[in-house]
Amino acid sequence: MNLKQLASQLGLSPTTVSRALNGYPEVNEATRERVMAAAKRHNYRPDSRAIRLATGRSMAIGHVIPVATRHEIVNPIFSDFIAGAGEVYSRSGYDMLISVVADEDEETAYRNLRARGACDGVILHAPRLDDARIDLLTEIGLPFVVHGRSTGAALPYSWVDVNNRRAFERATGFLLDLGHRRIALVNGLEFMDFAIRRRKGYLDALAARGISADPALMASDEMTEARGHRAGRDMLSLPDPPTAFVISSMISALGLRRAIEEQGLKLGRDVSVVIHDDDLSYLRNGEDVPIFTAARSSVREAGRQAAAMLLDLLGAPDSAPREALLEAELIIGQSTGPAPERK
Amino acid sequence: MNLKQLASQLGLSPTTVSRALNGYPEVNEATRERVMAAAKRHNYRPDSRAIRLATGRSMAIGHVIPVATRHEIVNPIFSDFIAGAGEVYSRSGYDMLISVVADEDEETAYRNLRARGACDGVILHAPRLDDARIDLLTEIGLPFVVHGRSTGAALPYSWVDVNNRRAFERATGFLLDLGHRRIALVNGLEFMDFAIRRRKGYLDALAARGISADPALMASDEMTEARGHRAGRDMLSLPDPPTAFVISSMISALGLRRAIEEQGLKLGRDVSVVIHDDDLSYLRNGEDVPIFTAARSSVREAGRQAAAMLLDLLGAPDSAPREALLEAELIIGQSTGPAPERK
DNA sequence: GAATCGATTCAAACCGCTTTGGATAGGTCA
DNA sequence: TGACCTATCCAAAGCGGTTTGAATCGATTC
Repeated sequence: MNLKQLASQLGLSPTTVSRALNGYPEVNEATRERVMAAAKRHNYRPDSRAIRLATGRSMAIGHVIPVATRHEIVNPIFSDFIAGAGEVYSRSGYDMLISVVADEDEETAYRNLRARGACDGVILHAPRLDDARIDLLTEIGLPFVVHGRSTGAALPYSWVDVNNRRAFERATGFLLDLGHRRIALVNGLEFMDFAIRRRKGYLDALAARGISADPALMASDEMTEARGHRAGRDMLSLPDPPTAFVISSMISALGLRRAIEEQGLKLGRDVSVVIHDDDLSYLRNGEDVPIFTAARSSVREAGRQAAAMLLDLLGAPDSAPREALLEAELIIGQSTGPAPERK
Repeated sequence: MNLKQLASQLGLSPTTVSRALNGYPEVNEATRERVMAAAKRHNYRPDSRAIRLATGRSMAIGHVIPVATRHEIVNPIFSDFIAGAGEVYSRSGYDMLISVVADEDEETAYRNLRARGACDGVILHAPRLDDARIDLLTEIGLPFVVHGRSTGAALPYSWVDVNNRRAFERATGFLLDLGHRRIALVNGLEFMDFAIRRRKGYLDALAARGISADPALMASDEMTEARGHRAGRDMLSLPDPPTAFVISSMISALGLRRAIEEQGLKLGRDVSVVIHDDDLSYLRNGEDVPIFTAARSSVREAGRQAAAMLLDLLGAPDSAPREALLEAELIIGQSTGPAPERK
């Protein structure tokens, strides 16, 4: 059932039916109701291909997911972010387009999306220091919102980000308050912008107490269970091991916990751990009582906000870039306690 | 730059240019090369909206992701499956469309995709016992491939699945060979088809040795860290606790490990654990040596195969349903060992 | 009673591509 | 030489909507 058929059924022109369905004012209320009823009866849904061509809009938002050709890792926060953003798109009649590409093809992917008119805008994921994609998207004129920020970017852009610096400053400060002095940082890869900010927060907190950072207590790696385990094992076997850790993800913290227990130490008593908790739906930090003390900020909510911001932006083409800074909350769990007595 | 402009630049008709670019035979080779060169020079990409309308195909595959309104959980295997399927789509010029909907709206979502002509086919995720979506998709004539199977489905359909029954039969058999007799099953929700099959494999293995299953050793729940922990804690505090576990996911196994260690027991010595390992990229089961002994089968590979199968099907409309059964391999890790001496 | 107006409705153009059904020209065959 | 191919190219008709510009008509105004 298409528009023409529906119109002739009703004895109306396609024009009028189209207008009735799209809420234009110049159509008689009685007619509109008749049209609406008929559309519902026949379960009519306008062909999105036709709408897209006619309006020149795609009613779709793109997400380019680069897959590193070497280690083939998919960002674990991806599914929750998508879930949040997807909710918003569905409500607004937008489709979500995912483009999985080898990471060296990312630029081409954006250019293609633009040239093909496949989507009206994109969300930029996992920004790095001085991220070249921001310039690219600006240049080709594809509207976008960044999930995160890019330190050093010359051009203004819209973003939604967690206050990573503050979160790690508070986490570190909390451990300092508990009397810890040997505090380790197990960070993500430090060409990622979020990791840079987290490191800064950690260093700021130490500096505020006049404690100098020990490079041996700072690791930067992929946030996997195995790498968390390795970092924990290595640091705990130092001559002067840390009594506390600040660690960038729930997943690597599971590895860290494994390392702690392998050493015969007890989490929360011998060694304290504060994690950054993205509140992933499939990896909750405990049910009622949190397992780990954490700086928590929902990735799904970030997805919602980024999506909503982008749709807003599309509605107001040449408005100024928008920004949203989310604060993480520090929640106390069972993985932290006062610093053990010095031996 | 659109087709008409490109054509007039070249002094050709849009017809010829279109045919040249799409590899039709009735165009002079010299002309074709001239067209190709010009297209490349101007970085011409045909507007996908126009192609879709003109051909009646969407060149897109849909994935409907239901989000349970209550617990808001996203399937953790989702991102890896998507990554695998997405690779295949990209290579074949297809787009991937993700539709995030409240689970009670799933049926409507499929009907909409069909009516709007938004995609040419869909992948059906997380099938259940006698899944109604199979009938729906068949009825509305939207081509699909199921990731998994649906016990009890009346109609034939195409699917890609892991041999879950066999995997769990082997896992259980392996533990029996090690002398374990009190073997627990920590399963996923048993209205999910995969969980039904895993349970059957577990029971088959026990039955083959004349061991009767103990209901107290069989749990069925969501596959989260917390639930894995709870199941482990409960069972280990039974008067006659299990000496081994077969458990449905890496994530819940992390919770189980936590429960084991809380009891002062050692994984692989006091308690053996075999997991089902979906080989998720962000949650690898160790690096070189597996942490857990596991039945491993890559979800990403399943994604690739399901996507390829669907594209095949679209190319051969009324062919018979296709099926692909993947075998999991049993890999030996550090979480299993001979049954401890009976006290 | 003619001109004007607001409320409705419609015919036709258009979005950018594909595809059908010729048209043209040069070569081949009897 | 005339009929018949073959190779190559093109005009025009869709695809299914939206949108522009105009038509219709009863009511209102002067």
